[in-house]
Amino acid sequence: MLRIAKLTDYATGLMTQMAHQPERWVSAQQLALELNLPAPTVARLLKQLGRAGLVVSQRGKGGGYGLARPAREISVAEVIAAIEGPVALTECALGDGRCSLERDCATRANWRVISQAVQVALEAVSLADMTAQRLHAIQFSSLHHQPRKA
Amino acid sequence: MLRIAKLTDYATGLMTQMAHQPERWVSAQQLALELNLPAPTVARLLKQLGRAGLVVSQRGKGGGYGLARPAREISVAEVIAAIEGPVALTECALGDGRCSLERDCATRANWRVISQAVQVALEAVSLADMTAQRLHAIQFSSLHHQPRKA
DNA sequence: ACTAAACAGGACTCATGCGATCCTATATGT
DNA sequence: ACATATAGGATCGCATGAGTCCTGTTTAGT
Repeated sequence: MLRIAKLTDYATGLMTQMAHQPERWVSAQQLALELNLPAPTVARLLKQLGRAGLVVSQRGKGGGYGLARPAREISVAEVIAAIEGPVALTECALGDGRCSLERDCATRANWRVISQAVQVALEAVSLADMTAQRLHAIQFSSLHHQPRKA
Repeated sequence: MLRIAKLTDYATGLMTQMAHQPERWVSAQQLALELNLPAPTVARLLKQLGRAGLVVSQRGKGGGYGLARPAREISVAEVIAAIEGPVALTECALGDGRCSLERDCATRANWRVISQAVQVALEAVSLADMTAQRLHAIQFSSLHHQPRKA
């Protein structure tokens, strides 16, 4: 179905929830309660998001997590990348070369272009947009149109 | 990584390969040889593509498969949908209601918008584009801008 | 100083679903 | 009639996603 992993869905939920709350620190347990998600899983996700630099943490009593940047400056694409790695619709779009049909790899190049288009679509949506409740249609006006004239 | 299933990748390979060959009928085994893929898997995929109406088949000696429509009129999105079902980045984007975080489902609505954007990006690429070898950047000029003013 | 709260990191288990195969039935050209 | 194809379904194994747990480390408050 071309779907993101459930954990990634959770992660965007966590990020969106934090974007709602301006309070500096929210504990993992608190977020788990608010979103009705298993606490250990939430903890694990927040650690991953921390390593990716999307959230900052404060240890000890009264500590917790918070967005590392304003919600406006964090895209859905970044959250997905933090949990699942870079967007690459096909395996060989990464360029590992572990592709069984090396034969005609104009196909590979084309997949890379398609992946990038999807990436751009996901970059166009910020956490602030997710909280805004009124996301109509994605504006592609902000596309990084770089039609390299090879 | 937000990737399509390997079988879907195979399927687009098969379709692209058929787009290359103008001959009316190509057997499943022939395609398996050409793309270096396991024959039973290729057979299964072609059956699925047939049920989806993307390829037509001819039984018996000298039979095989062929594109149901000109390559120009078959999009990558259709091939993906034939194998994986409709594009829906998150589970609840389908609207099944089996979503554990029903709470704040402005999020759900937003995911649906994002999914549609991805869908549009995939619809913009045809099999003919895949064979054309020179897919630069995807043009979003053909967007179905329908900002429903709810 | 001591204790409780909270994050950090990793190992481990379990289930889902993808990927691959096989078998039988049906159609068609020689 | 026979060889060559597809049609459809059932089955099987395994990779990976998803969830849990354990052990450390840091910090605030008393």
